[in-house]
Amino acid sequence: MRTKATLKHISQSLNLSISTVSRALKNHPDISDQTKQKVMELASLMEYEPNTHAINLRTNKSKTFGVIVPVISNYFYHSFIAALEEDARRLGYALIILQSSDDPQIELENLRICRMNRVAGVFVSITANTKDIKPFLKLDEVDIPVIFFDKVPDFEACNKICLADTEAATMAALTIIRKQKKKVLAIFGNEEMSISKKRKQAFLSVIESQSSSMEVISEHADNADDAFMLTLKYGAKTGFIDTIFSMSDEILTGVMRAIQKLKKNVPNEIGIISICNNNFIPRMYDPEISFVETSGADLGKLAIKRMMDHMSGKTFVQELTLPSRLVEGGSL
Amino acid sequence: MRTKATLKHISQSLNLSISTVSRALKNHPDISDQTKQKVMELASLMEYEPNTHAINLRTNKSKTFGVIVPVISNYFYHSFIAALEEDARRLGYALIILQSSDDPQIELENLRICRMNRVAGVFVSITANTKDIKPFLKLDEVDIPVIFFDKVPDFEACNKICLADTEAATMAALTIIRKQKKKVLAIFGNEEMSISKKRKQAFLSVIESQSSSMEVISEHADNADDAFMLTLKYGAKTGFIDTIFSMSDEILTGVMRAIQKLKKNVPNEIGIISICNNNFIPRMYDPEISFVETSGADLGKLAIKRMMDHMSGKTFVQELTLPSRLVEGGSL
DNA sequence: GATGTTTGCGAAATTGTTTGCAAAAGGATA
DNA sequence: TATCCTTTTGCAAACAATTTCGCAAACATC
Repeated sequence: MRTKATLKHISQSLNLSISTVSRALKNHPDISDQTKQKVMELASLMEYEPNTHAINLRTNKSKTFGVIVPVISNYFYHSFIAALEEDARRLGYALIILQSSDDPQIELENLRICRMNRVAGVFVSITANTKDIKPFLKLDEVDIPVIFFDKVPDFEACNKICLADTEAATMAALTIIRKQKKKVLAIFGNEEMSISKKRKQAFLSVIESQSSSMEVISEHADNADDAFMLTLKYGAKTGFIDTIFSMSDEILTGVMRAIQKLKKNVPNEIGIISICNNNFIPRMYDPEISFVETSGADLGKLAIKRMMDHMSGKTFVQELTLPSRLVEGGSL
Repeated sequence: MRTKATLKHISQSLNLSISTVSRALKNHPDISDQTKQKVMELASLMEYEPNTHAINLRTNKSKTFGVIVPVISNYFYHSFIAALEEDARRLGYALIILQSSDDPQIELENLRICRMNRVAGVFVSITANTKDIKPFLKLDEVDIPVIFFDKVPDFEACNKICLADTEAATMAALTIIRKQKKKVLAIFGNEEMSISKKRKQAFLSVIESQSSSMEVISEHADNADDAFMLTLKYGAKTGFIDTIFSMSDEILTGVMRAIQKLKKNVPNEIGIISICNNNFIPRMYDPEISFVETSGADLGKLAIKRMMDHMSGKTFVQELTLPSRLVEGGSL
């Protein structure tokens, strides 16, 4: 194994001091042009590359962001991560990805990894069971900004980037009202999750206040299979429901499998509308599913923008919300 | 901002030398039990955490793997990454994720990031246009092992972890023959990609050698929309084809959208079989789609195992192949 | 000729951890 | 008391890059 070139090697070869070489490579005005040229030539010949570890040690910072998510394999998070990575690389940062597997213990361990690596900042979507957010706030104390996204803590004063849960559910409800539907099956996610609560609350209150004639059956599904069963149960009787609202991509997949099993015609026999991360799942069916978009990719871009703002001194805490938009597909 | 505790701080507080503190924390036999206890107590009190950058500089290694993929947002890669992350964390390694966006230039830049970070190893799936793999081999020279996975270079002597492309396509073909189908539309991916070539070659040669009565229409689709159009084209005429074979998840989504549009009954009017990454997409339809599994998650586990073997001295180069298996879903 | 300014560069400190070697301290034995 | 261990600890170098301080010498100004 050939060892990598260092400033020292270059300086010895040229009979210069290390500092001179360093400055020459940075085009520092202190150094004469001839010296600069000599140094640069030799550096590229020796394939010199600065040692990140040495720089990190010296500056006590690294050009790296930590990203902690419950799971990577989820259409929302991976599009978030992909968008984040693109912008981060453009800005000269790399991403360390850590999964908590929805386990607060592992989450804590991941925070430790971020601290030890002195990352420049952390993006985190907390687990469903994270109670104590003090460990997160502690990072701020050692000058590592923390941006919460998607699943954010309830009360504390911290930086949050959220989807417009209320707005998205409201949009979906209004669309259903506009289409003059009368009997809706609304399927929400796990009853404990705050995102389910928010969306349910918004959805139902819109229906209640804006439409007197509509009936809503509201149910919860923990996964696609639950949604499949619920759809079968209510959809089996002809004409019992005329619309299904799904709160997420995952629920939508269960609903649509049941719709196919029941051989229901969409949108004539039954209308479908969902809240989705992007057009990936909605475009897998015919007709394409109408949905309210809450984009993971857009959230990623918003998150890194907030991070850069924060690092450049705009340190005030705030909660940002990503607007959503309706994409009509023909299923309602 | 409170500064983080260092060995120096601890040593000064206790009137010991830095080296004594260092060794005490590592439970080195040289240090007396009382000293060890004193040190450990203070260390935990001061919330001491070793500085990764200093360790990295000292050892010229980091407990980090680099992962370079064309895109993250892809059902194959993100399940690969998720599996890799789980095992890596268990072994004390973090993951730096880099997307090449299928651009060889960015890929090169990402390699540079890996070198500069002196990662412990690199997992890479090359872009469709990567011609020159010398830069990858160069990493090996500076003692950074490189494991190619999924999209691997053709010829060179390097570590490769591949899906069993030939086997998977063969399995699918044999299944179709077993079901005594007569007229098959086979849709493969982009014509230039080696994975398409391999699967096509295997599929066709099995059909040719094992079945005299079967007719195959072979087509290429660059994306889901292409597959949608092809399926519409050939599926419109009743009874013209009795089976569709899809080479990938993405193609399958296009095929199924068309099937729904044509209101074809699966499997009675038309049979479907696909090669898929996991059961995610196949389970979105009813009946569930029969598929040959080429699991990204399993490939991730295999890749990290190979990496660890390589790092512990089993340095011989080899090509490993992940076996595939048939999952019957009811669509054929 | 004295003083100030600029140019070009080097020495040394800094960052936190590890480690080989030296050495001190203490006890036991001759 | 001298010698020899053993146990325990400290010194100093090494890792690579950056940065501060400041030295000289050249040059300009009065």
